[in-house]
Parts: sequence; structure tokens; C-alpha cells
Amino acid sequence: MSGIAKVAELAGVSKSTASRALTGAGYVSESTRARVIAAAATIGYVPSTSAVSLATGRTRTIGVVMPYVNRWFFAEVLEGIQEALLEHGLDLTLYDAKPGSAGRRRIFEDFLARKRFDGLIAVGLEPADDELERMRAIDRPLVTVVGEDPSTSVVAIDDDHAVRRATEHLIALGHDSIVFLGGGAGSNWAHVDRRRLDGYLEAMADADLGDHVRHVPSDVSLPGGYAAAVDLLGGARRTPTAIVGVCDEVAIGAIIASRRLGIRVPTDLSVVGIDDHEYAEMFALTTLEQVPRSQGLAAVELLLAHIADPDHAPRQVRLQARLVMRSSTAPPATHETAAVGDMRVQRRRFADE
Amino acid sequence: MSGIAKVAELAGVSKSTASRALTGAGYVSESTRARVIAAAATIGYVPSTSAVSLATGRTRTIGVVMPYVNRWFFAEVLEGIQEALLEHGLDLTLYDAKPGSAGRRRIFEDFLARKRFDGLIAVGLEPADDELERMRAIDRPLVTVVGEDPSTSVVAIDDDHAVRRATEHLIALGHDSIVFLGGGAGSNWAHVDRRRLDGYLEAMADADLGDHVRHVPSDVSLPGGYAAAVDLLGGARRTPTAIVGVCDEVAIGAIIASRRLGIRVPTDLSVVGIDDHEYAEMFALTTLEQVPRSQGLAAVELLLAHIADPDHAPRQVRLQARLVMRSSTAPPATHETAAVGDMRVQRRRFADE
DNA sequence: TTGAAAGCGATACCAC
DNA sequence: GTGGTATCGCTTTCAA
Repeated sequence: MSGIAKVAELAGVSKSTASRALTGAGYVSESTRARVIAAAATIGYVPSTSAVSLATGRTRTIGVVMPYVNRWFFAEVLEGIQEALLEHGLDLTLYDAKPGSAGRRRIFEDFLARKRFDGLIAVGLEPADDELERMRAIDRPLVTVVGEDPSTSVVAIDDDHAVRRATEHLIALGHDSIVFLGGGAGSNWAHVDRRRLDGYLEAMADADLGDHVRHVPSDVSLPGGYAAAVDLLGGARRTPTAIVGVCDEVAIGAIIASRRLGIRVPTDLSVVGIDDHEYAEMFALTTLEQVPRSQGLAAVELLLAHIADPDHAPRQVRLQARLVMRSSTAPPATHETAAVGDMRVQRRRFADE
Repeated sequence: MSGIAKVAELAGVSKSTASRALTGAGYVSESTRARVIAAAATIGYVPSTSAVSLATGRTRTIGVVMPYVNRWFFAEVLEGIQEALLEHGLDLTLYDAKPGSAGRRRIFEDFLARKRFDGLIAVGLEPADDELERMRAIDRPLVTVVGEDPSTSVVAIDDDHAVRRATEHLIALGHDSIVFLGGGAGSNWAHVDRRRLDGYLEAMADADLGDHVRHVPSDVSLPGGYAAAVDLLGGARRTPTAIVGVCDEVAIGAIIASRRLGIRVPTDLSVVGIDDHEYAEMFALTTLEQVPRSQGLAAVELLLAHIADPDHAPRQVRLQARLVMRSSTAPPATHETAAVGDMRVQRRRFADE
């Protein structure tokens, strides 16, 4: 005999009473409760989670599906989720669903169907239609971080608005030659990135800069931003006076590229990002701050509400991004522009080589 | 009625037979097996994991404990582990045990004791004694990635040897003023970092450079390396001709700092790292390559062996790091050293400001 | 080759 | 307040 039965025996009560005493459900006199708890403590009783799950139908586990864990945003959200779950005593099972991978297929086809969780948090998934279907089919509360679907709860920032503000900041400074850098490389247009591009487009249009609009695609990563910026800034073609990065990683890549090319930031080139990435400070990047960690926390709270009350209506939590001014932006260098432009072409080779 | 009972009914067999047919344990005639499988398919049968766990004692889940998920090495290991587990159809539950956090305490005190996993992988944990004790106490196979303990299985690179090679590479190039950058900031000496420092110390001693030895502590992160390098290289004090970073993040931070200070890499300063970080290429960083993703895979395979055979002897898998030559290292600039040194002092302000 | 029945370790309903 | 017992969904002897 083991488990709760042993505790019961030790305390001289029945299993039912022991269970009630330990879980706090139902009436137990104070004295027996104390005895049961003491008994549990002496044998170091820990309930079997599978038995509990089988009996209650709850797993006390939350599933998290995300396409990357090695990118800043995702890692931060994950840490936020973990922190909140730890607080609530819930386990976190991770499903790393890399776009196009065999693993991802298995996750959607097999793993999710096992329902080893009371609820699911999907972070930046961009699910295909059949994937979305499967997530629906599992009949567990679902909260999305960075998502579209108005029929499920969503936590996200207002991307459109954030980029709009970033762009307007540049325009207010006097820039008109502003490039939107990142996203749309190959066939990969993530919804977020698209939405951010829209924010840029709108801000430009509103300022009558519609024909100055220019999007330069890149991988949405630091090296991706770097590579694209080297092409953009190192080329003989007219270079912009300002860049809006689709996210901080891309923006920072652009700053690094600028430095290597001998282009001074912000004197010759202004750069804004979106995120407030952990490296933003170090590159003095002006950016629109979002706090993915808090988004993770918020997602957990929302999900728990859904679990507690299945009829809880879907909620869209759209956070407002705050402008963090650092020193990667300045007014364009009006007079010297031409001269500097010339110089720049001459030193197309990396500045520190 | 539901679950396997329904499948059994549909196939016109008993639960036992259905179970055998589905799990492949025990004899079932081909024809009945086919019928059972068909029946399962028509109702979309998915076994209840809690019931299976309760009956078999196996959770088909692996626990992963790590102190960070937002650092390159850890994220990569995690992805490697996930990939391997997906392959095997196993779930991954994550325990993010930030040093000193309340969550960490709960993980070790409560979460692990629940044993919701068939085995545990601990990555770079640096557990306190009581924590180690608790991990032992849970009586589940344990594999460590980046660890010490010879009594448990370990997957890691030979850190000492890797840094030794990095240092020797610099020495062979003609450097003698070599700084070891990173680790040991505040009271945080991680074992790995300490071991890496040892490698440096040994290489220096072997080359009779014992009194040129110099360790500059820093946070083990990119901004940490950057900040420390700015101090080190921007100061009036004699600056080294070469730096060994405790890891690539620190090394890259140093490169970024150098560029800002107008110090050319590798002309004025050589830099080597350990890792082959995702950004190493972009900074042309010469480094000792380790592949954390493979370490994650290896850890899983090792763990599964332990689970399959509880008597499997502990194994220490020490991988050899490969030197990846890029262009952050070169012979020291012998003649111009003094002149350059002077210049450097003059332009202590950031080069692009 | 198949079926009946006994667990696995909890919860929860229903008497007492 | 407390105890007996059915139940959750599956695996696994043991007999047939």
C-alpha cells in the first residue's frame, strides 16, 4: 500500500477523509486535518499526478506552442509564462513548432491531440488553416500571443500603431527618405511584420510621403538585418537618411552594418526599432517598447480565467508600446548630405578593414 | 463508455485485446489487430495519457531544468532536446530555474518531487548542494549537459581544452599580451567559466607567459562583454593585443566595443571566442565551435538509454571543440604598436559619435 | 489467441 | 464529519 492510503492509515482515517483533508475539498474537523497533514509530512507524501488527472480530468499543465525559442521575443514570452505558471503551481509543456519541420507536423497531428494540458498558449504561430482547425478541435481553452483571430483571446501590442509612431517620430525629425527594413524575405510574410509594414505605410501616406515609401526585405533576425543593411547602405544607389526596423534585431543589425560602413548613427543615419530588445540599450537604439515577459504573464492569467470559467468571453488585450528615446535618431544632416553621400560611396569597404 | 472500451466494442473484442492490438504488447491475430486499428481510427481514438501513466508508471515525458532559456547556448540545447523528443513521441516539460528566484526554489521543492517525467535533463545548472540532493532523491534517471558530477551522465565539451587551443592559437600568432575576458563578475563564478579560465591559465603558463596573465571579469553576456571591453580598451591603461572571450557573446561584445573605440579587429586587436554563436559569422569571429543542439540530442539519447536500462552505467560524453578560423585574429602589429596605442588613448570617445 | 478481472492512485458521491 | 465504494481509462497477469 502506498500513496494516500498509507497517509490515511497512519492518520487512522479513511482514504476519503485523507483526500478531503489534503485537498481542502469537503468537511474535515480541524483535529483530523492536522493529523492527516502530519502523517503526509512524515512519509513525504506527494500525490500521483496521473492518478489525480485521471480522477479529476485536470492535468495541472499548460501547453505552450511557439515556432522558435531562440529568438528574443519568444524566449522572453516563454520566461514570462513560466514564471506565472510556477506561481500557480502549474507545469509547462513546450511544443517547439518550427515552420515546415517534421516536428511541427507531429505536434499538430499527434501531440496536441493527447490533450496533456488544461489549456494552450500559442505564441506567434502563424498557423496554417489545417493547423488552426486542429487547435480548435482539441477543445481546450486557447490564448494567443501575437495573433489575429478575434474568436480566441489574444495578447499583443498594437503593431500597426507602434510602427506608425516610430515612423512619425522620424518624420517629425525632418526625415523623408525613410526605409522600412525587414520582413517579406522569400515567401515569409509573417502577419505581424505585415501589420508593421502597414503602420509605416500609413504614417508615410499621412505625411504625404507616399512616393518616398520603400521596403527592403530581410530575414527577421540580427544577421538578416545586418546583411540587408550592408546591401542597402553599401550600394551606390541613393541611401536613405532613416530606417525603421521591423524589430530591434533587424534595427540593430542595421546599426552594426552602418558602423562597419563608416556611416555614423545618428548623424548620417537615424534608426528606430520595435521591441526594446535586451541589446537596445547598448546600441543606444530608439525604439517602441514592448514587454514580452508581461505578455506571457497576461496570457497565463487570461488562460486561467478561461479554464476556470469555460464561458468566459474571448478578450483581446492590445498593449500600447511606449516610445523609448535613446540616441539612434536625430534630424537629417541637411547641408552636408551630398558630401557625406559621396564619401560614403568611396568607402564602401568596411570601415575597420 | 468511451476510450478504449468503445474501440473494443466497435471491433467486437475485449478491452484487453484492444489494448494489446493498439500497444503491440502480446499476441493478437493479424485480422483482429486490423479490425481494432480500424475501429480506433473511425472514432479517432487517442489514449488518455493519465490513464496510461497510472497503469504503466511511465509518463512519456522528459523534464528539462535550465537556468535560462534566453541565452544562445541554452536555447539551442533546448531546441535540440525538443527535436529529439518529438522524434520519440515524448513530451517535454520545462523548468526554468533562474538562479536565486522564488520559482527556482519551488521547482526544487515541489515540482520535481511530483515526478511528472521519466527522466530529467539538467542543463548548466550549477546546483547548490541541497538542490543536487533533491535531484538525486527523485529517483529518476538524470543526464547533465555542462556538468561536473562523475556519478551521473554528462554531455559537454572539453572546456579546458577548447580555451587552451584558443589561447595557443593567439600565442602562435605572436601575441603575448592576452586578456581573458568574462566570468567572475561579482560572486558569480560558474564552473564552466572557471574551467575555461583554467584552460587559458594553463596555455599561458605553458608558453612561459605566466606573468602576462590577466583576467577581466564581466557578465557572461553580449552587453556584459561590451561593457567590460569598453572599460578595458578605452582606458588609458595598457591595452592587450588579444582577447580570449569566455564565450562568443562576450567576445562579440568586445568586438563591438572595439569598433566603437576605433580599434581595428584584427589589425589592432585579435579576438577569439568559444561557441560558434549564431552571430559569430557576421562578426567574422574566430572561435572554437561547439554545437549545443547536438548536445541536446545526445543528452536525450543517453537519457533514454538510462530509462530503458536502469543499470546503464553513467557515461561522460566530452565533445571536442573544433577551431573555426575566421578573421578576428592576426599577428600583433609589432612596429606601430606604440603609435597606435597613443592614438587610441586620444580617441577614447566612441568613434562614431 | 482471447477474455475476465485485478490493479494503478487518486476523487467524489452517498450513506451513515 | 467520516467512511465505503464506484469511477476515471488503461495495462497486465492469469485462465481458458
